[in-house]
Amino acid sequence: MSNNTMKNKINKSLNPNISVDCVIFGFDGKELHVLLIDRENELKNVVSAHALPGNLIYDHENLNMAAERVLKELTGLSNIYLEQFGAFGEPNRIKKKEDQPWLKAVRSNPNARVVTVGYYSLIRMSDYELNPSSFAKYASWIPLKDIINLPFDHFEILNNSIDYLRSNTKIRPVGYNLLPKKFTLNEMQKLYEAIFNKKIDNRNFRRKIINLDILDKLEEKQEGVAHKPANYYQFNVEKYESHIEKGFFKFEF
Amino acid sequence: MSNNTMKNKINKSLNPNISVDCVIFGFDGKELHVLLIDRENELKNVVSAHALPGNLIYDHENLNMAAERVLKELTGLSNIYLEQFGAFGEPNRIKKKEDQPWLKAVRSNPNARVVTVGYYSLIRMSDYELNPSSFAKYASWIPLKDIINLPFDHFEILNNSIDYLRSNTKIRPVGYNLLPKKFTLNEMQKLYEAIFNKKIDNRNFRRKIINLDILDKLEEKQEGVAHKPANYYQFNVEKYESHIEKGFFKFEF
DNA sequence: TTCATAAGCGTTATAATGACATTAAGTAAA
DNA sequence: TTTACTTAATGTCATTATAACGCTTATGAA
Repeated sequence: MSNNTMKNKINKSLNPNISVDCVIFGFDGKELHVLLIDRENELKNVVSAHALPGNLIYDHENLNMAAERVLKELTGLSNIYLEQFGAFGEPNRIKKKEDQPWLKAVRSNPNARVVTVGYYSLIRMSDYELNPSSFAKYASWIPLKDIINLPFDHFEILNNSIDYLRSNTKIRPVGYNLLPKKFTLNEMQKLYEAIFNKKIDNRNFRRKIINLDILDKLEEKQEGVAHKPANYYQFNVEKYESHIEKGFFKFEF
Repeated sequence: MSNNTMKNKINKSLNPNISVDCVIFGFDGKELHVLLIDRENELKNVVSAHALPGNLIYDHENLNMAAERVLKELTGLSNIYLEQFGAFGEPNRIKKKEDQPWLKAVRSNPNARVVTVGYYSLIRMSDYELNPSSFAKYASWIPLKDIINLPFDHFEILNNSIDYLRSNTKIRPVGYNLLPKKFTLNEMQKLYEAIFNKKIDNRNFRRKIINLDILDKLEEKQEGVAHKPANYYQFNVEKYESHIEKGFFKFEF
Protein backbone atom coordinates (compact mmCIF):
# COMPACT_ATOMS: atom_id res chain seq x y z
CA MET A 1 0.00 0.00 0.00
CA SER A 2 1.48 3.37 -0.94
CA ASN A 3 1.50 6.23 1.47
CA ASN A 4 -1.19 7.96 -0.47
CA THR A 5 -3.69 5.19 -0.60
CA MET A 6 -3.01 4.57 3.05
CA LYS A 7 -3.54 8.19 3.88
CA ASN A 8 -6.83 8.19 2.08
CA LYS A 9 -8.02 5.06 3.71
CA ILE A 10 -7.09 5.86 7.27
CA ASN A 11 -8.27 9.38 6.87
CA LYS A 12 -11.90 8.46 6.56
CA SER A 13 -12.82 8.00 10.17
CA LEU A 14 -9.58 8.11 12.05
CA ASN A 15 -9.78 10.49 14.93
CA PRO A 16 -6.95 12.95 14.38
CA ASN A 17 -6.46 13.63 18.07
CA ILE A 18 -6.42 10.27 19.81
CA SER A 19 -4.02 7.41 19.44
CA VAL A 20 -3.02 4.26 21.24
CA ASP A 21 0.46 2.88 21.76
CA CYS A 22 1.25 -0.66 22.76
CA VAL A 23 4.11 -1.86 24.89
CA ILE A 24 4.32 -5.59 24.39
CA PHE A 25 6.77 -7.27 26.69
CA GLY A 26 8.03 -10.60 25.46
CA PHE A 27 9.72 -13.24 27.54
CA ASP A 28 12.00 -15.83 26.01
CA GLY A 29 12.82 -17.67 29.20
CA LYS A 30 15.76 -15.42 29.89
CA GLU A 31 15.12 -11.74 29.56
CA LEU A 32 12.42 -9.23 28.73
CA HIS A 33 12.08 -7.90 25.22
CA VAL A 34 9.88 -5.20 23.81
CA LEU A 35 8.08 -5.42 20.51
CA LEU A 36 9.04 -2.48 18.31
CA ILE A 37 8.16 -1.68 14.75
CA ASP A 38 10.80 -0.76 12.27
CA ARG A 39 10.05 2.32 10.18
CA GLU A 40 13.25 2.28 8.23
CA ASN A 41 11.81 0.76 5.09
CA GLU A 42 9.00 3.21 5.04
CA LEU A 43 11.04 6.31 5.40
CA LYS A 44 14.75 6.97 5.15
CA ASN A 45 16.61 9.40 7.33
CA VAL A 46 14.64 8.87 10.45
CA VAL A 47 16.72 9.28 13.54
CA SER A 48 15.46 6.19 15.23
CA ALA A 49 13.87 3.53 13.12
CA HIS A 50 12.26 1.70 15.99
CA ALA A 51 9.06 2.82 17.61
CA LEU A 52 6.27 1.48 19.74
CA PRO A 53 3.43 0.11 17.65
CA GLY A 54 0.75 2.75 17.81
CA ASN A 55 -1.62 4.77 15.70
CA LEU A 56 -4.71 6.91 15.66
CA ILE A 57 -8.00 5.34 16.63
CA TYR A 58 -11.18 5.07 14.64
CA ASP A 59 -14.22 6.85 15.97
CA HIS A 60 -16.31 3.71 16.06
CA GLU A 61 -13.99 1.64 18.21
CA ASN A 62 -13.22 1.86 21.88
CA LEU A 63 -9.70 2.24 23.19
CA ASN A 64 -9.14 -1.44 23.81
CA MET A 65 -10.36 -2.40 20.38
CA ALA A 66 -8.17 0.27 18.88
CA ALA A 67 -5.12 -1.04 20.69
CA GLU A 68 -5.85 -4.56 19.54
CA ARG A 69 -6.40 -3.49 15.95
CA VAL A 70 -3.32 -1.31 15.79
CA LEU A 71 -1.21 -4.04 17.28
CA LYS A 72 -2.54 -6.52 14.79
CA GLU A 73 -2.02 -4.22 11.84
CA LEU A 74 1.49 -3.26 12.76
CA THR A 75 2.85 -6.50 14.11
CA GLY A 76 0.44 -9.27 13.22
CA LEU A 77 -0.20 -10.14 16.84
CA SER A 78 -3.76 -10.81 17.89
CA ASN A 79 -5.64 -12.33 20.78
CA ILE A 80 -3.50 -10.57 23.28
CA TYR A 81 -4.84 -9.26 26.54
CA LEU A 82 -3.94 -5.59 26.70
CA GLU A 83 -4.11 -3.50 29.81
CA GLN A 84 -4.30 0.27 29.85
CA PHE A 85 -1.65 1.98 31.95
CA GLY A 86 -1.94 5.67 31.23
CA ALA A 87 -2.69 8.57 28.93
CA PHE A 88 0.06 10.81 27.62
CA GLY A 89 -0.83 14.26 26.49
CA GLU A 90 2.03 16.72 26.50
CA PRO A 91 1.16 19.24 23.78
CA ASN A 92 4.63 18.86 22.28
CA ARG A 93 4.88 15.10 22.51
CA ILE A 94 5.01 14.61 18.76
CA LYS A 95 6.51 17.97 17.87
CA LYS A 96 10.18 17.04 17.89
CA LYS A 97 11.83 18.08 14.66
CA GLU A 98 13.31 14.69 13.91
CA ASP A 99 9.89 13.08 14.18
CA GLN A 100 8.21 15.32 11.62
CA PRO A 101 9.23 13.60 8.39
CA TRP A 102 7.72 10.34 9.46
CA LEU A 103 4.55 11.99 10.70
CA LYS A 104 4.16 13.81 7.43
CA ALA A 105 4.53 10.54 5.60
CA VAL A 106 1.92 8.61 7.50
CA ARG A 107 -0.54 11.13 8.87
CA SER A 108 -2.95 13.20 6.87
CA ASN A 109 -2.93 15.80 9.63
CA PRO A 110 0.61 15.64 10.95
CA ASN A 111 0.31 18.78 13.03
CA ALA A 112 -2.75 17.76 14.98
CA ARG A 113 -2.37 17.53 18.70
CA VAL A 114 -2.53 13.90 19.69
CA VAL A 115 -3.16 12.41 23.10
CA THR A 116 -2.17 8.78 23.27
CA VAL A 117 -3.36 6.03 25.56
CA GLY A 118 -0.83 3.39 26.53
CA TYR A 119 -1.58 -0.34 26.66
CA TYR A 120 0.74 -3.10 27.67
CA SER A 121 0.88 -6.83 27.69
CA LEU A 122 3.25 -9.61 28.62
CA ILE A 123 3.53 -12.59 26.35
CA ARG A 124 5.72 -15.56 25.71
CA MET A 125 7.66 -14.73 22.58
CA SER A 126 7.65 -18.22 21.14
CA ASP A 127 3.85 -18.33 21.18
CA TYR A 128 3.52 -15.70 18.49
CA GLU A 129 4.78 -15.04 15.05
CA LEU A 130 5.39 -11.50 13.95
CA ASN A 131 3.64 -10.42 10.76
CA PRO A 132 3.93 -6.71 10.31
CA SER A 133 1.94 -4.89 7.67
CA SER A 134 0.53 -1.39 7.31
CA PHE A 135 3.27 1.20 7.63
CA ALA A 136 5.55 -1.09 9.57
CA LYS A 137 7.58 -3.29 7.29
CA TYR A 138 9.24 -5.03 10.16
CA ALA A 139 8.44 -5.66 13.76
CA SER A 140 10.98 -7.17 16.06
CA TRP A 141 11.73 -8.08 19.62
CA ILE A 142 14.38 -5.84 21.10
CA PRO A 143 15.92 -6.70 24.46
CA LEU A 144 14.62 -4.21 26.97
CA LYS A 145 18.10 -3.42 28.22
CA ASP A 146 19.19 -2.41 24.69
CA ILE A 147 16.50 0.21 24.25
CA ILE A 148 18.06 3.53 25.09
CA ASN A 149 15.84 5.92 23.20
CA LEU A 150 12.76 6.02 21.07
CA PRO A 151 10.99 8.62 18.93
CA PHE A 152 8.25 10.94 20.20
CA ASP A 153 7.67 10.31 23.90
CA HIS A 154 7.81 6.58 23.40
CA PHE A 155 10.76 6.12 25.72
CA GLU A 156 8.85 7.83 28.50
CA ILE A 157 5.82 5.70 27.72
CA LEU A 158 7.97 2.60 27.84
CA ASN A 159 9.44 3.55 31.20
CA ASN A 160 5.98 4.21 32.53
CA SER A 161 4.85 0.82 31.40
CA ILE A 162 7.77 -0.84 33.17
CA ASP A 163 6.88 0.86 36.42
CA TYR A 164 3.33 -0.23 35.93
CA LEU A 165 4.33 -3.78 35.14
CA ARG A 166 6.46 -4.01 38.25
CA SER A 167 3.82 -2.51 40.52
CA ASN A 168 1.32 -4.88 39.09
CA THR A 169 3.56 -7.87 39.52
CA LYS A 170 3.98 -7.01 43.17
CA ILE A 171 0.30 -7.25 43.84
CA ARG A 172 -0.82 -9.89 41.38
CA PRO A 173 0.74 -13.08 40.13
CA VAL A 174 1.89 -13.00 36.53
CA GLY A 175 2.88 -15.69 34.17
CA TYR A 176 -0.28 -17.20 32.88
CA ASN A 177 0.22 -15.63 29.49
CA LEU A 178 3.98 -15.73 29.66
CA LEU A 179 4.93 -19.22 30.54
CA PRO A 180 4.17 -22.36 28.57
CA LYS A 181 1.27 -24.48 29.75
CA LYS A 182 3.71 -26.62 31.65
CA PHE A 183 6.67 -24.94 33.18
CA THR A 184 9.20 -25.42 35.90
CA LEU A 185 9.47 -23.29 38.99
CA ASN A 186 12.86 -22.13 37.86
CA GLU A 187 11.41 -20.88 34.60
CA MET A 188 8.87 -18.94 36.61
CA GLN A 189 11.57 -17.59 38.85
CA LYS A 190 13.53 -16.42 35.80
CA LEU A 191 10.46 -14.54 34.68
CA TYR A 192 10.21 -12.73 37.98
CA GLU A 193 13.91 -12.02 37.92
CA ALA A 194 13.54 -10.59 34.43
CA ILE A 195 10.67 -8.35 35.45
CA PHE A 196 12.36 -7.04 38.58
CA ASN A 197 15.80 -7.20 37.10
CA LYS A 198 17.29 -8.83 40.16
CA LYS A 199 18.29 -12.19 41.53
CA ILE A 200 15.85 -13.97 43.81
CA ASP A 201 16.66 -16.61 46.40
CA ASN A 202 15.33 -19.85 44.98
CA ARG A 203 14.14 -21.33 48.28
CA ASN A 204 12.24 -18.22 49.26
CA PHE A 205 10.77 -17.86 45.80
CA ARG A 206 9.51 -21.41 45.79
CA ARG A 207 8.01 -21.10 49.21
CA LYS A 208 6.21 -17.91 48.31
CA ILE A 209 4.85 -19.11 45.01
CA ILE A 210 3.78 -22.47 46.38
CA ASN A 211 2.02 -20.79 49.28
CA LEU A 212 0.06 -18.61 46.89
CA ASP A 213 -1.68 -21.82 45.94
CA ILE A 214 -2.18 -20.96 42.31
CA LEU A 215 -0.11 -23.76 40.83
CA ASP A 216 -0.79 -27.45 40.32
CA LYS A 217 2.19 -29.76 40.47
CA LEU A 218 2.15 -32.22 37.59
CA GLU A 219 3.44 -35.78 37.50
CA GLU A 220 5.54 -34.93 34.49
CA LYS A 221 9.21 -34.03 34.63
CA GLN A 222 11.74 -32.62 32.23
CA GLU A 223 13.34 -35.18 29.94
CA GLY A 224 16.71 -35.34 28.26
CA VAL A 225 18.33 -32.66 30.36
CA ALA A 226 21.86 -33.22 31.57
CA HIS A 227 20.95 -32.64 35.17
CA LYS A 228 18.26 -33.49 37.65
CA PRO A 229 14.99 -33.05 35.76
CA ALA A 230 12.67 -30.38 37.06
CA ASN A 231 9.07 -31.02 37.89
CA TYR A 232 6.47 -29.38 35.68
CA TYR A 233 3.77 -27.16 37.09
CA GLN A 234 0.76 -25.50 35.56
CA PHE A 235 -1.48 -22.69 36.63
CA ASN A 236 -4.70 -23.54 38.36
CA VAL A 237 -6.80 -21.07 36.44
CA GLU A 238 -9.58 -20.60 38.98
CA LYS A 239 -7.21 -20.00 41.84
CA TYR A 240 -5.06 -17.79 39.67
CA GLU A 241 -8.02 -15.68 38.62
CA SER A 242 -9.37 -15.30 42.11
CA HIS A 243 -5.97 -14.24 43.31
CA ILE A 244 -5.82 -11.61 40.60
CA GLU A 245 -9.23 -10.38 41.63
CA LYS A 246 -8.36 -9.79 45.22
CA GLY A 247 -4.67 -9.05 44.81
CA PHE A 248 -2.39 -10.04 47.60
CA PHE A 249 -1.71 -6.76 49.20
CA LYS A 250 -0.30 -6.82 52.64
CA PHE A 251 -1.15 -3.33 53.78
CA GLU A 252 -4.56 -4.23 55.03
CA PHE A 253 -6.23 -3.68 58.34
CA MET B 1 -21.32 34.36 30.77
CA SER B 2 -24.12 33.26 28.44
CA ASN B 3 -23.98 29.99 26.63
CA ASN B 4 -23.27 31.72 23.39
CA THR B 5 -20.36 33.81 24.45
CA MET B 6 -19.01 30.80 26.28
CA LYS B 7 -19.36 28.65 23.20
CA ASN B 8 -17.47 31.18 21.15
CA LYS B 9 -14.72 31.56 23.62
CA ILE B 10 -14.08 27.93 24.39
CA ASN B 11 -14.45 27.01 20.77
CA LYS B 12 -11.30 28.74 19.66
CA SER B 13 -8.79 26.11 20.58
CA LEU B 14 -10.70 23.53 22.53
CA ASN B 15 -9.94 20.09 21.26
CA PRO B 16 -13.32 18.58 20.38
CA ASN B 17 -12.21 15.03 21.08
CA ILE B 18 -10.40 15.05 24.40
CA SER B 19 -11.68 15.93 27.81
CA VAL B 20 -10.72 15.54 31.41
CA ASP B 21 -12.92 14.65 34.35
CA CYS B 22 -12.04 15.18 37.96
CA VAL B 23 -13.04 13.07 40.90
CA ILE B 24 -12.30 15.11 43.99
CA PHE B 25 -12.72 13.21 47.19
CA GLY B 26 -13.28 15.36 50.21
CA PHE B 27 -12.88 14.31 53.79
CA ASP B 28 -14.68 16.07 56.60
CA GLY B 29 -13.30 14.00 59.43
CA LYS B 30 -16.12 11.52 59.14
CA GLU B 31 -16.88 10.31 55.65
CA LEU B 32 -15.82 10.68 52.06
CA HIS B 33 -17.60 13.11 49.80
CA VAL B 34 -17.28 13.74 46.10
CA LEU B 35 -17.27 17.15 44.52
CA LEU B 36 -20.00 17.37 41.90
CA ILE B 37 -21.17 20.26 39.81
CA ASP B 38 -24.78 21.13 39.59
CA ARG B 39 -26.08 21.73 36.09
CA GLU B 40 -29.64 22.43 37.09
CA ASN B 41 -29.41 26.16 36.82
CA GLU B 42 -27.82 25.97 33.44
CA LEU B 43 -30.30 23.64 31.87
CA LYS B 44 -33.71 22.49 32.94
CA ASN B 45 -34.98 19.00 32.39
CA VAL B 46 -31.74 17.19 32.78
CA VAL B 47 -32.17 13.77 34.25
CA SER B 48 -29.40 14.12 36.76
CA ALA B 49 -28.27 17.57 37.65
CA HIS B 50 -25.03 16.46 39.24
CA ALA B 51 -21.96 15.55 37.27
CA LEU B 52 -18.24 15.23 37.69
CA PRO B 53 -16.44 18.46 36.91
CA GLY B 54 -14.97 17.96 33.48
CA ASN B 55 -14.63 19.53 30.09
CA LEU B 56 -12.71 19.53 26.83
CA ILE B 57 -9.06 20.43 26.91
CA TYR B 58 -7.25 23.20 25.09
CA ASP B 59 -4.65 22.21 22.53
CA HIS B 60 -1.92 24.18 24.22
CA GLU B 61 -2.22 22.60 27.65
CA ASN B 62 -1.21 19.18 28.85
CA LEU B 63 -3.65 16.84 30.53
CA ASN B 64 -2.69 17.81 34.05
CA MET B 65 -2.99 21.48 33.33
CA ALA B 66 -6.32 20.88 31.69
CA ALA B 67 -7.61 19.02 34.72
CA GLU B 68 -6.45 21.80 37.02
CA ARG B 69 -7.98 24.48 34.84
CA VAL B 70 -11.29 22.71 34.41
CA LEU B 71 -11.51 22.05 38.12
CA LYS B 72 -10.78 25.67 38.86
CA GLU B 73 -13.30 26.94 36.34
CA LEU B 74 -16.08 24.68 37.45
CA THR B 75 -15.59 24.59 41.18
CA GLY B 76 -13.15 27.31 42.12
CA LEU B 77 -10.66 24.85 43.56
CA SER B 78 -7.01 25.37 42.73
CA ASN B 79 -3.64 24.20 43.96
CA ILE B 80 -4.80 20.65 44.18
CA TYR B 81 -2.55 17.74 43.36
CA LEU B 82 -4.36 15.68 40.77
CA GLU B 83 -3.40 12.17 39.80
CA GLN B 84 -4.40 10.49 36.58
CA PHE B 85 -6.14 7.16 36.98
CA GLY B 86 -7.37 6.17 33.55
CA ALA B 87 -8.73 7.02 30.14
CA PHE B 88 -12.29 6.29 29.17
CA GLY B 89 -13.14 5.94 25.54
CA GLU B 90 -16.26 3.96 24.80
CA PRO B 91 -17.59 5.37 21.52
CA ASN B 92 -21.03 5.76 23.04
CA ARG B 93 -19.96 7.17 26.38
CA ILE B 94 -21.69 10.49 25.81
CA LYS B 95 -24.39 9.28 23.46
CA LYS B 96 -27.14 8.56 25.96
CA LYS B 97 -30.33 10.33 24.95
CA GLU B 98 -30.84 12.03 28.27
CA ASP B 99 -27.39 13.56 28.10
CA GLN B 100 -27.87 15.22 24.72
CA PRO B 101 -29.69 18.43 25.73
CA TRP B 102 -26.92 19.44 28.05
CA LEU B 103 -24.22 18.61 25.53
CA LYS B 104 -26.00 20.68 22.91
CA ALA B 105 -26.17 23.56 25.32
CA VAL B 106 -22.52 23.64 26.23
CA ARG B 107 -20.60 22.09 23.34
CA SER B 108 -20.16 23.57 19.92
CA ASN B 109 -19.72 20.08 18.54
CA PRO B 110 -22.00 17.95 20.72
CA ASN B 111 -21.74 14.90 18.51
CA ALA B 112 -17.98 14.63 18.47
CA ARG B 113 -16.50 11.48 19.89
CA VAL B 114 -14.80 12.34 23.15
CA VAL B 115 -12.24 10.34 25.05
CA THR B 116 -11.86 11.52 28.61
CA VAL B 117 -8.97 11.22 31.00
CA GLY B 118 -9.79 10.83 34.67
CA TYR B 119 -7.98 12.62 37.46
CA TYR B 120 -8.55 12.31 41.15
CA SER B 121 -7.52 13.94 44.34
CA LEU B 122 -8.19 13.71 48.02
CA ILE B 123 -8.55 16.87 50.02
CA ARG B 124 -9.71 18.10 53.34
CA MET B 125 -13.03 19.75 52.71
CA SER B 126 -12.61 22.54 55.21
CA ASP B 127 -9.42 23.73 53.53
CA TYR B 128 -11.23 24.88 50.43
CA GLU B 129 -14.07 27.09 49.50
CA LEU B 130 -16.21 26.23 46.52
CA ASN B 131 -16.58 28.93 43.89
CA PRO B 132 -18.20 27.54 40.81
CA SER B 133 -18.36 29.49 37.61
CA SER B 134 -18.45 28.69 33.90
CA PHE B 135 -21.34 26.39 33.11
CA ALA B 136 -21.59 25.10 36.65
CA LYS B 137 -23.67 27.37 38.77
CA TYR B 138 -23.15 25.27 41.85
CA ALA B 139 -20.64 22.80 43.00
CA SER B 140 -21.18 20.78 46.10
CA TRP B 141 -19.87 17.99 48.22
CA ILE B 142 -22.07 14.94 48.00
CA PRO B 143 -21.52 12.04 50.40
CA LEU B 144 -20.03 9.21 48.40
CA LYS B 145 -22.59 6.76 49.72
CA ASP B 146 -25.43 8.89 48.40
CA ILE B 147 -24.23 8.92 44.82
CA ILE B 148 -26.15 6.24 43.01
CA ASN B 149 -25.94 7.41 39.43
CA LEU B 150 -24.41 10.09 37.28
CA PRO B 151 -24.75 11.23 33.69
CA PHE B 152 -22.59 9.96 30.82
CA ASP B 153 -20.19 7.32 32.10
CA HIS B 154 -19.39 9.38 35.16
CA PHE B 155 -20.61 6.75 37.56
CA GLU B 156 -18.25 4.22 36.03
CA ILE B 157 -15.45 6.75 36.17
CA LEU B 158 -16.23 7.39 39.82
CA ASN B 159 -16.17 3.71 40.64
CA ASN B 160 -12.88 3.33 38.84
CA SER B 161 -11.42 6.16 40.83
CA ILE B 162 -12.52 4.56 44.08
CA ASP B 163 -10.77 1.32 43.17
CA TYR B 164 -7.73 3.30 42.27
CA LEU B 165 -7.81 5.28 45.48
CA ARG B 166 -8.06 2.14 47.56
CA SER B 167 -5.29 0.34 45.72
CA ASN B 168 -3.14 3.37 46.09
CA THR B 169 -3.87 3.70 49.76
CA LYS B 170 -2.78 0.13 50.28
CA ILE B 171 0.67 0.78 48.93
CA ARG B 172 1.29 4.37 49.90
CA PRO B 173 0.42 6.40 52.94
CA VAL B 174 -2.23 9.04 52.36
CA GLY B 175 -3.31 11.95 54.40
CA TYR B 176 -0.80 14.66 53.80
CA ASN B 177 -3.29 16.62 51.74
CA LEU B 178 -6.27 15.42 53.66
CA LEU B 179 -5.56 16.02 57.26
CA PRO B 180 -4.86 19.33 58.92
CA LYS B 181 -1.24 20.15 59.63
CA LYS B 182 -1.70 18.85 63.13
CA PHE B 183 -3.98 15.92 63.59
CA THR B 184 -4.67 13.11 65.99
CA LEU B 185 -4.12 9.46 65.25
CA ASN B 186 -7.81 8.89 65.56
CA GLU B 187 -8.52 11.46 62.89
CA MET B 188 -6.10 9.65 60.66
CA GLN B 189 -7.74 6.35 61.47
CA LYS B 190 -11.12 7.78 60.57
CA LEU B 191 -9.69 8.76 57.21
CA TYR B 192 -8.53 5.23 56.54
CA GLU B 193 -11.85 3.86 57.70
CA ALA B 194 -13.61 6.24 55.32
CA ILE B 195 -11.48 5.20 52.39
CA PHE B 196 -11.81 1.48 52.99
CA ASN B 197 -15.32 1.77 54.34
CA LYS B 198 -14.63 -0.47 57.28
CA LYS B 199 -13.76 -0.35 60.96
CA ILE B 200 -10.13 -0.72 61.93
CA ASP B 201 -8.78 -1.91 65.27
CA ASN B 202 -7.32 1.18 66.90
CA ARG B 203 -4.35 -0.54 68.53
CA ASN B 204 -3.30 -2.25 65.34
CA PHE B 205 -3.79 0.91 63.34
CA ARG B 206 -1.62 2.94 65.68
CA ARG B 207 1.13 0.38 65.70
CA LYS B 208 1.19 0.17 61.92
CA ILE B 209 1.15 3.88 61.30
CA ILE B 210 3.74 4.59 63.98
CA ASN B 211 6.01 1.90 62.59
CA LEU B 212 5.87 3.48 59.15
CA ASP B 213 7.88 6.24 60.73
CA ILE B 214 6.33 9.03 58.71
CA LEU B 215 4.81 10.97 61.60
CA ASP B 216 6.30 13.29 64.18
CA LYS B 217 4.63 13.34 67.55
CA LEU B 218 4.12 16.91 68.74
CA GLU B 219 4.11 18.22 72.28
CA GLU B 220 0.72 19.74 71.71
CA LYS B 221 -2.54 18.13 72.74
CA GLN B 222 -6.18 18.74 72.09
CA GLU B 223 -7.77 21.35 74.32
CA GLY B 224 -11.30 21.83 75.55
CA VAL B 225 -12.51 18.33 74.75
CA ALA B 226 -14.62 16.55 77.29
CA HIS B 227 -12.39 13.52 77.37
CA LYS B 228 -8.74 12.63 77.51
CA PRO B 229 -7.09 14.99 75.06
CA ALA B 230 -5.44 13.40 72.06
CA ASN B 231 -1.86 14.05 71.13
CA TYR B 232 -1.26 15.93 67.91
CA TYR B 233 0.93 14.51 65.19
CA GLN B 234 2.20 15.91 61.94
CA PHE B 235 3.67 14.39 58.82
CA ASN B 236 7.41 14.28 58.53
CA VAL B 237 7.48 15.39 54.94
CA GLU B 238 10.83 13.87 53.95
CA LYS B 239 10.00 10.49 55.40
CA TYR B 240 6.52 10.66 53.95
CA GLU B 241 7.82 11.46 50.49
CA SER B 242 10.45 8.75 50.55
CA HIS B 243 7.83 6.26 51.62
CA ILE B 244 5.64 7.28 48.73
CA GLU B 245 8.56 6.87 46.37
CA LYS B 246 9.32 3.35 47.34
CA GLY B 247 5.87 2.25 48.36
CA PHE B 248 5.58 -0.28 51.09
CA PHE B 249 4.77 -3.33 49.14
CA LYS B 250 5.22 -6.59 50.83
CA PHE B 251 5.41 -8.86 47.82
CA GLU B 252 9.12 -8.44 47.41
CA PHE B 253 11.89 -10.92 47.20
C1' DT C 1 -17.89 14.08 93.23
C1' DT C 2 -19.28 11.23 89.61
C1' DC C 3 -20.28 10.59 84.94
C1' DA C 4 -19.53 10.36 80.13
C1' DT C 5 -16.35 10.24 76.50
C1' DA C 6 -12.65 9.28 73.66
C1' DA C 7 -7.43 8.40 74.18
C1' DG C 8 -3.93 5.40 74.80
C1' DC C 9 -1.62 1.38 75.90
C1' DG C 10 0.35 -4.28 75.83
C1' DT C 11 0.33 -9.25 75.21
C1' DT C 12 0.07 -13.40 72.94
C1' DA C 13 -0.40 -16.66 69.31
C1' DT C 14 0.21 -17.10 64.48
C1' DA C 15 2.07 -16.16 59.93
C1' DA C 16 5.49 -14.27 56.76
C1' DT C 17 10.05 -13.08 55.84
C1' DG C 18 15.09 -13.22 54.79
C1' DA C 19 19.35 -15.44 55.10
C1' DC C 20 21.78 -19.34 54.33
C1' DA C 21 24.17 -24.69 52.29
C1' DT C 22 23.66 -29.31 51.12
C1' DT C 23 21.94 -33.34 48.71
C1' DA C 24 19.66 -35.47 44.55
C1' DA C 25 18.97 -36.86 39.81
C1' DG C 26 20.06 -37.02 35.58
C1' DT C 27 23.50 -36.71 31.16
C1' DA C 28 28.11 -36.49 29.21
C1' DA C 29 32.72 -37.43 29.05
C1' DA C 30 36.66 -40.00 30.25
C1' DT D 1 31.71 -47.95 34.76
C1' DT D 2 33.32 -44.24 37.01
C1' DT D 3 33.67 -39.45 37.44
C1' DA D 4 32.44 -34.87 36.42
C1' DC D 5 29.08 -31.59 35.57
C1' DT D 6 24.78 -29.26 35.90
C1' DT D 7 20.56 -27.77 37.65
C1' DA D 8 16.60 -29.23 40.96
C1' DA D 9 15.03 -29.51 45.32
C1' DT D 10 14.80 -29.08 50.08
C1' DG D 11 14.82 -27.18 55.75
C1' DT D 12 15.90 -24.26 59.72
C1' DC D 13 16.19 -20.42 62.44
C1' DA D 14 15.92 -15.78 63.91
C1' DT D 15 13.26 -11.78 63.00
C1' DT D 16 9.35 -9.21 61.92
C1' DA D 17 4.42 -8.47 60.92
C1' DT D 18 -0.10 -9.54 61.92
C1' DA D 19 -4.75 -10.19 64.16
C1' DA D 20 -7.41 -10.50 68.11
C1' DC D 21 -8.49 -8.84 72.36
C1' DG D 22 -10.01 -5.17 77.33
C1' DC D 23 -8.62 -2.08 80.62
C1' DT D 24 -7.00 2.36 82.41
C1' DT D 25 -6.45 7.46 81.89
C1' DA D 26 -7.37 12.34 81.29
C1' DT D 27 -10.50 15.71 80.69
C1' DG D 28 -15.04 18.65 80.74
C1' DA D 29 -19.81 18.50 82.02
C1' DA D 30 -23.39 17.67 85.17
